[in-house]
Amino acid sequence: MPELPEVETTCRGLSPHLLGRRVTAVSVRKRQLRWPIPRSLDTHLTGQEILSVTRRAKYLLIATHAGTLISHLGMSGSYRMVRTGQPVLKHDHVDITLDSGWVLRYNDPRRFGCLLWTKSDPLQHKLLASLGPEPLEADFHGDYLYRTARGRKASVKPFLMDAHVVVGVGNIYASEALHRAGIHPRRPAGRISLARMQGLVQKVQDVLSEAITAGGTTLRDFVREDGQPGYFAQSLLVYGRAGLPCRNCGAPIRQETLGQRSSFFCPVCQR
DNA sequence: AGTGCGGCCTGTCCGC
DNA sequence: TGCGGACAGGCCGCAC
Repeated sequence: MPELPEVETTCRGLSPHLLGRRVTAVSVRKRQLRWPIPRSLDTHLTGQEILSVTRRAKYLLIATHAGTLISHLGMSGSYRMVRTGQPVLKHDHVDITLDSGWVLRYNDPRRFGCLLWTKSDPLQHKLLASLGPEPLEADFHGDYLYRTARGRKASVKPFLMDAHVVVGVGNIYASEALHRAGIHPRRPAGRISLARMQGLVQKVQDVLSEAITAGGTTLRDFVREDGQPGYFAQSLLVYGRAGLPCRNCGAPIRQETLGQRSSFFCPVCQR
């Protein structure tokens, strides 16, 4: 399931294939994703030159003079570059054909992803306008997280996963960062000291950076743009390890549902 | 304003 | 072996 490292990896991988290329055709086989793919995407993207490929939170932004394609991979979405005429596989919903003879192909079994089109500044789009800071940029720091948490009674894990607080920290990396920081996922966000928040920020940045370096986590069905799976999953310390010994202290890792998400933690190391 | 939950959707896994 | 059902998961949008 694509988290921020996967989207970053996708962005970096796609960029050299797309930059400066012109879109010669847009073919939509299945329009019904999280939201229907608007017809305006087909009509306005076709013929356009791709000016930039960037990421904001887990959204991929492909910009042209006419507007910007805003895409989210949801749970199971992936982009890959294929040659024109390559056989269409199950769940290959969209083809964006380029003048290079390559096709940017979107595949999404669970269809929680989206492809949207905006003519104006994508950062002002409803979905992007009120997002929190990027986790790996300078405005995400201990002071910020501490201040934002004042008065919050919610558990720190859902707090950390709230995109209005900080973007790009999904279920896997929230569990991992909290374990590294020694903070119990159920601890109220407003009851964590500044020093521990500073530690937490550092661990969030560590775990995300490491995952980006490794090329993104693959749990089930994420495939990088070149078709090679990422390999960060092997270094997860708690996620998916219910009942297995904590790699730090040996106590069995607990799995509990928190905010409708399964959470993994060590009851001894995390307080 | 903050919090919690329903719903979207399919592949995988488990038990019978 | 085949089948049904539970489960997972990002995140919007709604209700309180």
